[in-house]
Amino acid sequence: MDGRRAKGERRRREIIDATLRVIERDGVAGVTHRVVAREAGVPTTATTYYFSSLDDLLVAALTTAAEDYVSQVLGLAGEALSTRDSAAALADLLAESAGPRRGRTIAEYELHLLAARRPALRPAARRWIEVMRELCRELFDDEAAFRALIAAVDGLMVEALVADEPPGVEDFRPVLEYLIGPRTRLPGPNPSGSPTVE
Amino acid sequence: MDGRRAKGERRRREIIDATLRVIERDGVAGVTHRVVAREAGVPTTATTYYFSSLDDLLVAALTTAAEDYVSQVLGLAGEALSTRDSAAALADLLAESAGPRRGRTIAEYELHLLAARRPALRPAARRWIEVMRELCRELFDDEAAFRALIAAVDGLMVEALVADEPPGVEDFRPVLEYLIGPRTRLPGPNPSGSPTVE
DNA sequence: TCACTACTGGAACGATCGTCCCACAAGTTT
DNA sequence: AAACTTGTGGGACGATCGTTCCAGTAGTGA
Repeated sequence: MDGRRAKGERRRREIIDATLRVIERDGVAGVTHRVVAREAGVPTTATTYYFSSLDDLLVAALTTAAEDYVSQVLGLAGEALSTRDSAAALADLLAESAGPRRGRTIAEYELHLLAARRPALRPAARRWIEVMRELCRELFDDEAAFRALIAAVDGLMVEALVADEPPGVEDFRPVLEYLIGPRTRLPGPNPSGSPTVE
Repeated sequence: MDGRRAKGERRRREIIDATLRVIERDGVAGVTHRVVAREAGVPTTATTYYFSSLDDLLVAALTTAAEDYVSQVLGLAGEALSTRDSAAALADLLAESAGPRRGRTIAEYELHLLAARRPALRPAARRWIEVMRELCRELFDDEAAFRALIAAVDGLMVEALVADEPPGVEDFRPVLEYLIGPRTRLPGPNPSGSPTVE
């Protein structure tokens, strides 16, 4: 075990965390070596030492953010989705993302858009969609049904971020109930391809 | 009629168009006075003459882009939606946005995210949602139903932009048919809040 | 014709950028 | 202890940034 490497890994992680705070505050555009270094309390050269280029730093930071979010959703929402009403749990998650965690949410969607331009970020960007699929798959018998739900969740968030006032649970819930249905599990085969209730 | 003003307005519009091309190519981060001026074929000071700051230029460019898109959607899609199968028409629109118009679509979603940080952009960002509402409202009797559709359209686009290969019409169509129903107009009152067919 | 306004475009300012260089400290291995 | 690897951090390079200044051109109204 090398004490130097351990300390290095710690510092590397601190730089990534600082980068995420900068993105939350100023957006991806605000990420520079100097700003990140100041935020992390390390000399400017530390960021270039651990990340060969600014692009590498961005990829690392946003990949980490995606992983953090995924594990959080898996922990919290996964539990909530299985024990509570699904639509209500999802509405809570959305309201939380649009309200208290708004800055972080904006940062995460900037990841999505950055991934559209930089292939290196795409696996990380897609991963949260896959996680949502895992979370929601068992709620649906129909492929189109949960693709619609997942897409709608993203769309509702994008919509919420440009609202003057962050929407609340009550704004999300009707749409989610419409997509999921008031009951946790939807009935079986549905030849028409449309959701039904009861 | 002042020939100078007319020429000025023309040049102003050329600068905006050049800005949009730069955004398509390099993203919002790539927009600088010098780059835009070079793209437009005007001296650097022209961009500062017509737009007091770089921020003003961004607001003007992205507002214009939103308006252009809105009028295009109103013209093309409005016609298609009324004369053809709605789901198919929307699927075409999405495939077009994710494929040939991919760069422009990315630019438009960067507008959305920028609007999350800058209130000046929010009206322009919200306008396209309102237009979609106008386009889709008559297809639905239920508020939640078309809110779900509009959100899903956004979500499908965000998802499509991080895919390695642009999805085609056949990828979008099942989801849209699920949300709209195979027929253009849905049946009347629907107490359960879920869409039904026939 | 002449003051006036709208527009043009070159030059330059200070600031900040990404990145490199290199001397040095700290920790590990032999 | 000596030789090494790994991490540290100050300083500086050239480039580019947003923005300002200002002399000059062209079109307009009196």
